[in-house]
Amino acid sequence: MDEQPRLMHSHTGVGMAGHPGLPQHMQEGTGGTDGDGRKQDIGDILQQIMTITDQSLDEAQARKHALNCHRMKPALFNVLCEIKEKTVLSIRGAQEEEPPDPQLMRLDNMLLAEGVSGPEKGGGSAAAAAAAAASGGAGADNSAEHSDYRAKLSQIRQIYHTELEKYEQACNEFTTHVMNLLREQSRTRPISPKEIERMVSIIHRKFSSIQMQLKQSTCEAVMILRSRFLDARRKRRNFNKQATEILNEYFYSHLSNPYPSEEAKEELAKKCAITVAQVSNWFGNKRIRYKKNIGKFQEEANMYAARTAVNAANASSHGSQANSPSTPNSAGSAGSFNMSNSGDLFMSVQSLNGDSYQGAQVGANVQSQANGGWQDAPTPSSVTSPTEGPGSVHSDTSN
DNA sequence: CTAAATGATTGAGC
DNA sequence: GCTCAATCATTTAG
Repeated sequence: MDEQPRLMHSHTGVGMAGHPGLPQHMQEGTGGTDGDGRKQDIGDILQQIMTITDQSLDEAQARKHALNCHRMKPALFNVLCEIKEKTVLSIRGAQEEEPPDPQLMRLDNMLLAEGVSGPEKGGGSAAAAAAAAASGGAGADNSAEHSDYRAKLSQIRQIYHTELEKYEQACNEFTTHVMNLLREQSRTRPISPKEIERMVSIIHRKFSSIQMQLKQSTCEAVMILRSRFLDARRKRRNFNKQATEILNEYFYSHLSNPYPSEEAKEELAKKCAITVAQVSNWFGNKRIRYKKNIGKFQEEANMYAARTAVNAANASSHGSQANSPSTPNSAGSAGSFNMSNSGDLFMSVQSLNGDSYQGAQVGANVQSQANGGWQDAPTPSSVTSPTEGPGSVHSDTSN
């Protein structure tokens, strides 16, 4: 009995001498009746433990309780813990501390950069701005697209956070559950805190791999959204009416030389809330399409010419020399261009008055009198036969 | 749904 | 680097 306190307390002392992992009294083979009794006792206990699984639940429960209360239990338990710890440690040595997964880091970085995992608002708009910058857009015109993009992004973001929260909650729940289970079991089987810790880390690893999948699919969704957003921008979206009017006004009031200077392009771009490149595209398309089928555009030309004429008339009648915003050159110094501009106007207004003209004919008039050839080299015959140029030219609408 | 309209892209010429 | 010409891809009108 006098040994009992020593055994119960000295966890470290147990098994230090002689055979490791076995309490001293189990190694004292020389003991007398007392030693034999203890051996028998231990054998008995082990026997009970070994057979506990064969018993009914109630029986086992009772047995468990009895064993728990047994005086030898703490000592045995310590021994088992010690053995267990060694094996656990060896297991643990096998699995090294994993470094932070580079792929996970990449995903995290991307989610942060896209504003999905970052702070609430700033990230999203930053990403949108980045997307806008990447696409080289003017930013002002595609606010609708931006809001669309942002809405979708925040949708993704919301799903991501909901899922993440769910996973975290599930992880915590599961961890707590397992820990409780292990703690509960640690009363009957040797489970060291380290082992619990290890189990927790295993659970966390499992859940973080699930999280990684979530992050990955979120990243994919963002990529798809982004590419679609950028694609949509790159593809096409009709300019609004106002922008088209501004461009048309400039075009038809400069019919003789519809080549806006860089500054003019910039101004038009600003007015239409589009990019300079888009202005260039528009003029490129317009010139070519106008030239290909002047007749078709005649009505439009007359309309804009009339409008510009009215504007000019109003401006002059008011005495104020307010130049029409769409015709910055009209009051300028380039004499010849001014002359030709007036020619455009004059002819167009004329054709407007004589509305019974066939469009093509009027077009021919405008074209021929207003130097519609534009750039000298190409399309030499288009001036004289405005309906369809030389016979070789195929249909203008490429569908 | 189809055809026309239209913005963007591409390649050649200068 | 700009423009033209052809073409693509999408939107819009009927």
